[in-house]
Amino acid sequence: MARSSTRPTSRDVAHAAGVSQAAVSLVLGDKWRGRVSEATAERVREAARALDYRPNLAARNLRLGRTRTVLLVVPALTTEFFAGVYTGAARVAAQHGFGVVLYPSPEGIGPARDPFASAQAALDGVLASSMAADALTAIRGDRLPLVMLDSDPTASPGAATVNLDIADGIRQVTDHLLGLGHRRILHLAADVPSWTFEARARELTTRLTTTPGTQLSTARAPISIEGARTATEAALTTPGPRPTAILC
DNA sequence: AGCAATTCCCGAGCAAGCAC
DNA sequence: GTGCTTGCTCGGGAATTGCT
Repeated sequence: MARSSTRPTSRDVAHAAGVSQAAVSLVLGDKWRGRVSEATAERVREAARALDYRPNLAARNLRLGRTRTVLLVVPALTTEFFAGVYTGAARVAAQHGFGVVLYPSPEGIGPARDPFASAQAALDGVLASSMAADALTAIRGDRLPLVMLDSDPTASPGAATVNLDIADGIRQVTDHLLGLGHRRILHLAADVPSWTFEARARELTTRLTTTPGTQLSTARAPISIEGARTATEAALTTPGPRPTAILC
């Protein structure tokens, strides 16, 4: 081996197998069929096993100009929702040979700083949950592909968007409540300027104001049990007819 | 001595080309 | 045509060279 003090490289594997470094690259990259014999390929694999060879990712990234890494930007880690987003993203990414780096932006939903010296050099793409597209300018630049989850599709030019079917969800919820006879409904809304929350409130207002005899009130609270309890108590102790249903 | 410019190096992948 | 090698490439930092 050329440098016994460092981990083996593809050249070391090549030397051990009696082939060129290029042959090692072809075999271990599974691109050898038709260019390398089965016997030689097996010799290369055996040498790699014997040396406990693992590719140097830094060198691979340097050569290819790709890192097979995407950044998932979320505004906070305090909500379980984002844990689910990360788990799903990581699972699908792994199926495609990509890794996901989670970045809870210290700025919340505001303009996110680049967590690397140059994210464009370190990443192949950006996923963002519950952020605005223009808050990602510093990270994304004009080059990195961007997929937005839970974000206004009309304000994300050049980005793909994945959103919940909010209108249908609200339709099902309101149909259910109205079907049970409820007419005074309290919307316990998150005090966060998120596209999803705003779309939900808008859709709720639209549906209930077009249903005669209904009354919709809104209480805003931070996303926390304590905050929700305080806001709910305040709403329920307000003079006047109490709501018979709470939607949160 | 101090600075700028140039060369080398790292590891892996790929196109082109060689030997049979 | 098959099986394989050669030579080049990538970005950034270290080392070397050249010049004032």
